[in-house]
Amino acid sequence: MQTPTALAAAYRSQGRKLTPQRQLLFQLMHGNDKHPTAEALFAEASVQMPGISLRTVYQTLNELAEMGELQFIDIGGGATRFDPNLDDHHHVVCVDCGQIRDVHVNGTAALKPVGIEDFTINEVGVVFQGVCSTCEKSRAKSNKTAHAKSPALQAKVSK
Amino acid sequence: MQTPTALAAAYRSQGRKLTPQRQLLFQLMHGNDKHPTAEALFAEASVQMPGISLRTVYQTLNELAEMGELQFIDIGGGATRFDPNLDDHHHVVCVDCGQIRDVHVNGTAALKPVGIEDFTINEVGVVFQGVCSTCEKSRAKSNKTAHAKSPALQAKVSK
DNA sequence: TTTCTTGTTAGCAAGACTTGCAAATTAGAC
DNA sequence: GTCTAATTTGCAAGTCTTGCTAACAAGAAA
Repeated sequence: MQTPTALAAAYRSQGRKLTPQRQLLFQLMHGNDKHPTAEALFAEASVQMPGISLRTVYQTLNELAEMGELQFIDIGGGATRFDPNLDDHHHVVCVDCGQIRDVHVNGTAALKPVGIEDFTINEVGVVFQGVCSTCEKSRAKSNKTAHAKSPALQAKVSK
Repeated sequence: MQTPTALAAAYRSQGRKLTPQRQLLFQLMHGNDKHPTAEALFAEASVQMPGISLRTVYQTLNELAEMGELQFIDIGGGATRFDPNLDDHHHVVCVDCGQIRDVHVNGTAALKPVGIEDFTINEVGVVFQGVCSTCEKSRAKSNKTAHAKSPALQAKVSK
C-alpha cells in the first residue's frame, strides 16, 4: 500500500473525496503488518475517531482492495484479514494463536503443478502452518499435542 | 478419506453410531474431488434422502474433519469447502468460475521461508490462481481483462 | 425380539461477519 | 458562500455456521 500522502493524491485523481475517516484508515493500514480484520481496524480507528462507523471501515478496505492497494487473506477462522504489503511475499500462520506473519519465500519459482495444462496460472500463494515460539513454550507447559488445532483456526469448525 | 466401509468401522470403534445419514454422506464425499460446500453436499444428499438436515451435514463434516478424514479449504468467497483427498496435494483455483482443482506439486520441499526461525513449520499449502480453459475461451469472446476478479472470489468483497 | 441407554437428527433460533439501503452530512468545485 | 455528488452512518438484512433441545433411532444387553 502506498503512503497516506500518495493515496490521498490517488484518491483525488480518481474523483474520490478525501475524508478524515479515510485519512485515518490510510495511516492505520500503512505499513501495518498485523493483518487485521475489519473489526480490529475499526477498534483502533475508534480510539482516535470515536463514532467512526464499522461500515466505513469495510467500505474503505474494499476500495483499497479494488485499487490494488491491499489484499484479502482468508485462512479460515471467520473474518477476512487485510494485508497492505504489496511485495512478493507469503504467509506463516501459527495454528495456536492464529497470528499471521509475512515471509519472503525462496523457491516459489520452481514450483511445478502437475497436470493442469488447461489452466493459465497467474499467481501462487504459499501458506506455512506451524507454531510460533511463544505458543511452543506454553505448549511445553500445558502438555498440548502437536496435533491439537488452533482455537483460532478451528473457530469455524468446532466452536 | 477412507472408504464408506472403513469409515463405518472407524465410527463404531469410536462409539459413534452408524446412521443412514452418515452412510449417505460417506458415499457422497468418498472420492469426491469437487470440493463441495456444506450446502452443495446437502443438496446432493437431499436428492437421495429428502428431509435430511443441513445441520446434520455440517455436523458430519465436522466430525470427519476432527477424525482427520477430510480438510477444510478456505480460499475466500463465502463458504468453507471440503476436501476428502488426504494425499499430499495442493490446489488450483480458477478466478473466473471459482472451481478448485487438486494438483500434485513438485518443488514444495525446496520452499524456504526466510526469517521465521521462531516458527516450527508443520505444513505447507500452495494455491495457484489462474483461469481454466473454459473461462479463458469465454473471456476471449467477452473481452474480459486478465485483471478482472472472479465473481466467485470477490463475492465476499464487492457483492 | 423387547428394552434400555445414549448418541443423533431435525428445526429453529441465534451468532459472526459483511453488505444493501436511505437519509443526513460534507468534501471539493465553481 | 453555494451547489452537487460522493460519503458516512445506522440499521436492516443476507450468508454461513453453530447452539440448543425435543423427538428419534442405533446398538448393546437381556
